[in-house]
Amino acid sequence: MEATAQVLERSGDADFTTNHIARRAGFSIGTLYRYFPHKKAILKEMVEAALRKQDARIRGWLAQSDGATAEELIEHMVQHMLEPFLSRSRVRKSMLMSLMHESELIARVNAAHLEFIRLFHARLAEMDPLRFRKPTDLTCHTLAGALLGSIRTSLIFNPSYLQDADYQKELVAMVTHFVTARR
Amino acid sequence: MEATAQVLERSGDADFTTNHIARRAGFSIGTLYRYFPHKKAILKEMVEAALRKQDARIRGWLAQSDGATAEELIEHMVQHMLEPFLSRSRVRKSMLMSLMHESELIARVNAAHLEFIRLFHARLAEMDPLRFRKPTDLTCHTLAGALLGSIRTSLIFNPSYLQDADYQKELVAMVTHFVTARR
Amino acid sequence: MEATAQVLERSGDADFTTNHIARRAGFSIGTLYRYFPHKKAILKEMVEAALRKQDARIRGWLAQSDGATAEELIEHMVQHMLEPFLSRSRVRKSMLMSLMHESELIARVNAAHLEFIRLFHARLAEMDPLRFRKPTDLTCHTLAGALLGSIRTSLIFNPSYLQDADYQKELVAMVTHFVTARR
Amino acid sequence: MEATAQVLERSGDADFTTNHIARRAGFSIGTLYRYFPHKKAILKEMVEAALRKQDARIRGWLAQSDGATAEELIEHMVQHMLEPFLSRSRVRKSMLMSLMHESELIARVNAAHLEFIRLFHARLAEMDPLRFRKPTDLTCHTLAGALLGSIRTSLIFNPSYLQDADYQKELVAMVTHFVTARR
DNA sequence: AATGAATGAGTCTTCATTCAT
DNA sequence: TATGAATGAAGACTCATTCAT
Repeated sequence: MEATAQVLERSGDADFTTNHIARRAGFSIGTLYRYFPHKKAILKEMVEAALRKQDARIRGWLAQSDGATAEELIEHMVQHMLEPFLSRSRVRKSMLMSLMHESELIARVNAAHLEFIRLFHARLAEMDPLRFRKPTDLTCHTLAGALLGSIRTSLIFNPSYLQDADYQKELVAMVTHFVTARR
Repeated sequence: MEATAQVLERSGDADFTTNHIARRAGFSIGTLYRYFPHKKAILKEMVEAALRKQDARIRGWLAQSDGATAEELIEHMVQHMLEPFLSRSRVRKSMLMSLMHESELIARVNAAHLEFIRLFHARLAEMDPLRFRKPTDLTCHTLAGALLGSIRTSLIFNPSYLQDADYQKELVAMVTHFVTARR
Repeated sequence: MEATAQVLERSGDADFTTNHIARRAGFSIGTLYRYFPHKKAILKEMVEAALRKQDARIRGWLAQSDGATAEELIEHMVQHMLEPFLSRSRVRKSMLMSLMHESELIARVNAAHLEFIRLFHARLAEMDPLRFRKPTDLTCHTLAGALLGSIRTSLIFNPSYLQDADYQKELVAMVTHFVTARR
Repeated sequence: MEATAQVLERSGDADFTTNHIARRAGFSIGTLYRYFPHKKAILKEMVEAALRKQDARIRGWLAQSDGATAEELIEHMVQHMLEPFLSRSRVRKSMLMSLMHESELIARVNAAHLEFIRLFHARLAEMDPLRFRKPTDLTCHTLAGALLGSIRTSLIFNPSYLQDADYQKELVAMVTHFVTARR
């Protein structure tokens, strides 16, 4: 896993071949296949690991955030969506690109993100039904697409933005706009 | 060009091979290489054609929209960003996926979209500097990422949304939020 | 086809690999795949070609053998079963061995041989129902297995037998015994 | 040995890999290689064991069959040739197929069978030189090929025949025909 | 003596690209 | 100018065999 990350980090998705991964990781191609049945499984495992981690963090925070204000909640939502991309951004970028071949995986990731958004949105709506609108498929889908879309674009073209406080404020404002009830 | 579109439309990313394209176009692979030096050049030409068209349309509208209100302007901005994806969505989806391998192309597309957004945003700021904020790199980048990101996600997972009035309203509201001056 | 035969003739079934076949045949691996979709298809085509040829010869002879005696008929049956193995016996031997991996092909060949035997046996039974017994599945199967089994064994261990008049007489006697009515 | 048989029985030729065999046998691949220098050696040992068993049985019977009639002798010859295929026919079939790659082994088996046939034939010729002809290389080779060929074909395509009394009668008749002196 | 992780040569197959006709 | 047969580098994956522990 770590080795694959390094391969993606160094060579990008162009050299994301089984032989390269193995060689760069310092073991043989045969060994790689002791641990992963397919090339796809390598990518899948990286994706699943990242999602598991993110999922744990998000649910963990939600569980112990009873006193949090809506503002804090939203800030954390953005924080949690950004977080996987803050470190190792080259790896994330390559994963993103490699993902495009595997529609199942890309769907998997999308579904996970959608679910994260849904959780947050529902939580806000519960907190203050007057201030926040009820989450719908359309709302969540649009928000998820916009939030992750912007993050993705930053990852690829302006990775430095991801750490930028102003950028994060823009995202927070956008999310706030999305979840706020229309008058 | 048309043949390539048909190949992408029918077989998707999978059969996007030079031989397939040539055969579908009714000429030989050799002839294909008289007109395009690379496979990549085919994709690039499709992308450029689409961007040229979109560019012409956007500049055309901007040029003759002197009397338009800000609301109309924003609605048109969303309309113009959506438009290339409304027809032949399978082709667009496949192009999107094929694009991911060609970072130059993806950068080209992104730059074009960024420029479109910048044009619109500048126009709005000119119209009513109090109501709309001044476009900055950060602003435009974030908006472009969010808008196109949501559209891309819809294209892939909910193509029907693209035609949905409520979805379009969400986008318009989002863009409005983005361009509006913070108090 | 001819090239494949040569590969089998020279290297035996050990080097029956796509790369070897192509290289030995003097063209590239890519060219090989222009003509055959699978490795298996190469073998299949060789087998089918051989069976087609044998089938044509057998049916041809049967069609114009109205005046023939039973003895002549039997001699010809043996002749026709032997004939594919008389020339290029190394190729035949390698084909036989390569065949073992492809149970479909081996079944195909067996079925064809069974059918040849059935045709002959039926013809004899028609000619002289008293002297010859009626062909049954069991009879034909046993005869086919014995006749081809002996030929195969000779091909592998005593190819010179195949041309030997005494050997052929043994086969003729065996076949005669099989088709003759039990008293 | 037993494990190998089980692997062949369950998975057939396809999973006949050293790792599979070792795992099924309950020890490690390394241990397997302590006992067998090659994969081929495993197959060879299975073959040799089967031949030893058959050899013992045949010589045993011959040694204590002084009072037997020619008919009994022939029947037993057929019985003894059939016997290894009556149980575990899937194993035998797989062995047969795996054997095809190892010309040495296949030659070994053939030689053994030839020798069995020679023994029997010689015994008959001794018993009644007028009724039975003298065994020659040609005779024995042809008979061995025919007998085993038919059995092999049955094993692969009609395993039920192997137990069928009529089928066995056919074989007995065939053998009788072969050994009987030509008038 | 037993283990099993590691090895890597070798297999089939794809597809962008070239070039003689 | 058009053709399409030919090319071959490169990729995913298998499995007999080795060797440090």
